[in-house]
Amino acid sequence: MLTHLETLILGVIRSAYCRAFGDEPAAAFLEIRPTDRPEFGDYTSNIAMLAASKLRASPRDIGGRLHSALTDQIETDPSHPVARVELAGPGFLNLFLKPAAVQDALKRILATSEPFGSSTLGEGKSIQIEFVSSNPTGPLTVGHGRQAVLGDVLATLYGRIGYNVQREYYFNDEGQQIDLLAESLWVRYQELYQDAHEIPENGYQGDYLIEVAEELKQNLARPFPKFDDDAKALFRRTAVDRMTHVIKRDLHELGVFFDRWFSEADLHKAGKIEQTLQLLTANDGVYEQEGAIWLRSEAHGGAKDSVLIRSDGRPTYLMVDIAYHIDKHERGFDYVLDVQGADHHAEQTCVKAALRLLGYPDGWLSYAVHQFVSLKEGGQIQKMSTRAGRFVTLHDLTQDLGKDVVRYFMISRKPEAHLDFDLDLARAESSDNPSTYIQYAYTRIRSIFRKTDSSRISDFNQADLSLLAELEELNLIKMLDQFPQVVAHAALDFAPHALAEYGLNLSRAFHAYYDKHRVLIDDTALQTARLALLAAIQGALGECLDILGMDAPEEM
RNA sequence: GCCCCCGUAGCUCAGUAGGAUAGAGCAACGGUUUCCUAAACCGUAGGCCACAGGUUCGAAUCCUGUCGGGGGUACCA
Repeated sequence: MLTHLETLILGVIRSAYCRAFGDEPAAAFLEIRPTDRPEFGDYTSNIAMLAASKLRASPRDIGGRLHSALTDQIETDPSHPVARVELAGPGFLNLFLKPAAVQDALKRILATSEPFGSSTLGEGKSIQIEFVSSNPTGPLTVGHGRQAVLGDVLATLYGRIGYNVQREYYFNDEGQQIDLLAESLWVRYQELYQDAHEIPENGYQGDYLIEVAEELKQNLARPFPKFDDDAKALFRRTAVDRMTHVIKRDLHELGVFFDRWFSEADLHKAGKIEQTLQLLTANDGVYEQEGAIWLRSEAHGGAKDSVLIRSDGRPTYLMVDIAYHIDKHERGFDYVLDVQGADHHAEQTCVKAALRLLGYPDGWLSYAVHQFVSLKEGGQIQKMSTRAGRFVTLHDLTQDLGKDVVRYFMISRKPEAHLDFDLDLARAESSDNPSTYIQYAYTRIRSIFRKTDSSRISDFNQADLSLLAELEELNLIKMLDQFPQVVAHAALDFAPHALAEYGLNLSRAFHAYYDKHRVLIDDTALQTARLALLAAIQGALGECLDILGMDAPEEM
């Protein structure tokens, strides 16, 4: 997605190319980028290098001809957006924009009624985003927290670029893991009656079940000497209800909500497993070996063939997962995005292989994969294990640091990199960390508007933006020009950290501007122009914070 | 063994179809407030972009290999 200024500059380059060579440039030649040095102008084009082999000329020669063609155009057209162009280095064309061209970009931003940064790239297509999907066997950990924030921010981002988004949580509320959970809870319960039993192998050791047991004791007030069918049903239901409740609370505290909670048990009840197996069989996707049924995964680009139906007749997780995705497809989503941890890699390739052999289009299902979170405290990395009861809960982390800090830390690194969450730093620097920094920039703007006569802020379309001639002002506008592109990139490339980065950079630029130039001044026209700029910055920062799920405080 | 991700300043990390002299934050050091919130700003210092080759006008970025970290390679979920 091109920004307004990029579109403008590319038009200029194309026009100069046509003039110089009497031919349209290849689309691949049309590439520009903002410069990182003022002496290189505002935007730079490398078209001379890219076109060298096709035109059979040296980049410097091509650049020279483009330079003179463009210079002609600039001199004959007083309204040309480019002030001047320089040929530099191996053949770069460095373009210096007229302030009016930059100011015009701000004018367009102020004139849009849509939330700033939004676009219609998605064309109203539907996308389902599934994330967290932790089974209700214990509280969420910090690892789940990263996925929760990642999925939630991606979902919001897709909404901003014009998709219809549904957030879904998939959970398993019956089966072997739940039986183990029920039995573990029963053991804890009996302990309250001095009736000692061992927590089953692979059971759940965490202390959190003791609390549940204590609650249960108050309601039931009698021991269950045997873990028989009645006890099993009771403890299973209690444990699942209680854990689901806890998970929803943990997510709620973090500001994460779902449109649908999808029960795996429903898939079984509806006969989806059998239907899916028939479908795969009919498409020659499975074979039998050693009494089990296997998926022909490798032949369709997946990891090595895996068991779908065990020799005892029970379906594997993969089998159910495939059925789940077929169900998603039947529900009519145009796209489906699963947010998952890196440990599911093999599984993902197998699901994709299954869908491929059923003839699903390749782009229908995407995975956003993230690496794990380590907590660092006192210089020590903590290894976590839910079953062994060694973990820091998301709940404790959120209570400790607050929603905004947790969300910012979780989202500020690219998903495919490991995240070292330094607890000491997050606490010690809490008054000075990036999330606060962005919020404070927003707050400063709000503060200025509170002090402003409201009649002056009613219509910025009347502001004389040509008064915004300071270097810092033009740079801020150029940054604002990029905002919709950043939002699109963050969504489509599964890179929400880019938005966090952008918010930080824009805040930095604003703070520096604030420090150097006053907004509330005697010069009414200039003040109005600056307020218009601030309104646009506030729009971008407010949207940044909103998408990241952070508060945009009026005061701090 | 094979597959996926990562390796950039002391620490945590950005670096956008390969672009000109590699950037932030934190930590360190030194400055800034009669003025819109100093939760801020300005400056100094800090680097063989893990290593070795290759591709080309040009590589942190692409390819190959090596080393290091994480994950996967279950009739677990």
